Amino acid sequence: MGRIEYKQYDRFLLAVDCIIFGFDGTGLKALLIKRGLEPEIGKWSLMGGFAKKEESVDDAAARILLNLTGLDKIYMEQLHCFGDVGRDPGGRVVSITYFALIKIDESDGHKLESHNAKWFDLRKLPSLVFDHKQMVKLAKERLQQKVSNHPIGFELLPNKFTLQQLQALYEAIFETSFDKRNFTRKILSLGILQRLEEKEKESSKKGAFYYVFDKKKYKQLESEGIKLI
Amino acid sequence: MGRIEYKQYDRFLLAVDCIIFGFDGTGLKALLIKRGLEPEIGKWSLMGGFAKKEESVDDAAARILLNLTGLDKIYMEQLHCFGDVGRDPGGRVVSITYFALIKIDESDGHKLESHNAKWFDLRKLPSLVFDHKQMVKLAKERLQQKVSNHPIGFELLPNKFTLQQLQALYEAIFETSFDKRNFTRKILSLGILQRLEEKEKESSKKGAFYYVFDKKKYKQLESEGIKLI
DNA sequence: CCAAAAGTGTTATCATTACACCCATGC
DNA sequence: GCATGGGTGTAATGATAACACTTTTGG
Repeated sequence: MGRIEYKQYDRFLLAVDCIIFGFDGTGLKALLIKRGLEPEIGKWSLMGGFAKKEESVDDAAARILLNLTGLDKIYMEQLHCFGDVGRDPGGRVVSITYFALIKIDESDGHKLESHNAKWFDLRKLPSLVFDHKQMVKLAKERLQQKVSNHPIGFELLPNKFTLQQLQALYEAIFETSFDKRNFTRKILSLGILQRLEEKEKESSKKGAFYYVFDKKKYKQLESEGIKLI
Repeated sequence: MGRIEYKQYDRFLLAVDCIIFGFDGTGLKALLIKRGLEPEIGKWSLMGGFAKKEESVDDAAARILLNLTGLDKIYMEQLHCFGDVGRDPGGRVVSITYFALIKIDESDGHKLESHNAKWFDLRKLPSLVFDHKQMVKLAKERLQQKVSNHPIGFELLPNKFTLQQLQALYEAIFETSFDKRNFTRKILSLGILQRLEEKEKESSKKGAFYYVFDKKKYKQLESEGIKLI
């Protein structure tokens, strides 16, 4: 076997760090934990862990995410490999980052508590360990870029949502505001939303229709790509 | 030091593989080498190597690229981390891929020969080792996406070029054809091209003006992003 | 009856596409 | 003088952006 050929080369620790986004109706949020090991124990950090030899890096990311949130089959995408020499003072660790989109209310509160996890508004992040701030920044840019071309924003919303919630989400992601009429028209013209009879009546007297999205058309657009913003 | 904390975790070999794009006036090309070590020795492969402990992953990529092409300060961007368990039969190797854009005529012919490197048209690739075909595919998609929003295509052209060469490049990247008038208008409207007095007279009797690009405006657009295609 | 959010159309501007002829030159 | 690629403009269409009033209903 050729296995012997590789003996001479350096070996690295491989961390997987996850930027987990959520949306609570007001701002775009990231899920952070209190780091549980040295160095920098007790500081705020992205959820992460070390990859294991017998699993793929993608599987490691899924495992870490499941471990923290109790969620399986969530939207996740590899972001970037951070490989500077001194990035982790605890050792020569190369980190592969993933970003994930989850519905805040579906995550497992007990699991979150047991990791001392907390949602932070992206505009008010605490200071983070190592190069994690840079990771979050890159993830946010990538999210904006991705959302412009793919209808993945829905991954952050409850299954049924109002147009105003959807617009608030997009406004939070892009940190801007959109004209309600233009936004509604464009979104509806994609043909992936289905209006329910049911109305959300908490935030207004008139009530706003709930929408769900049509999974078939959604899948199609997700692969084809769209011009959304 | 916390270094001790990490002792228990698995360590990985880290490969860096480079998808090197070039353009020769006809088709988009990728630079491949004959693999020089087992397993799969003698098969076509991306240029790669193992990262070293005392260098960053980015530096490793730059080193590998310099080693093959003799070129420094070329356009390079991290692409993706390939981390499946069985991707390299020779061992548990995680590969970080980079894609690079070079001007074919500036690379060092002797270095290329000593690695048995050869340019292949992307539409006629030979079979490749491991998951390298997938890497090239992803790189091409990323290149298309990037070129749509950033004027990096110039990295593939000689310093001075004609509008027809530029159009041919874009047509090769997107595997389509554009209307000459519309293409010219859009490109010139970006304001990053400067026309020289000199003409290229080989491919026509009338001769076509050479253009160079304005580095200042280019840098500005590169960071801002543009709508190009 | 009124406050508060929901819902809905039109116009102007801009960007994109489609399309065809004259120009300059070397042979 | 003719064959070859170089260079240029306009009109139609579609997309985006700007803008304000009426509807509903709980209190």
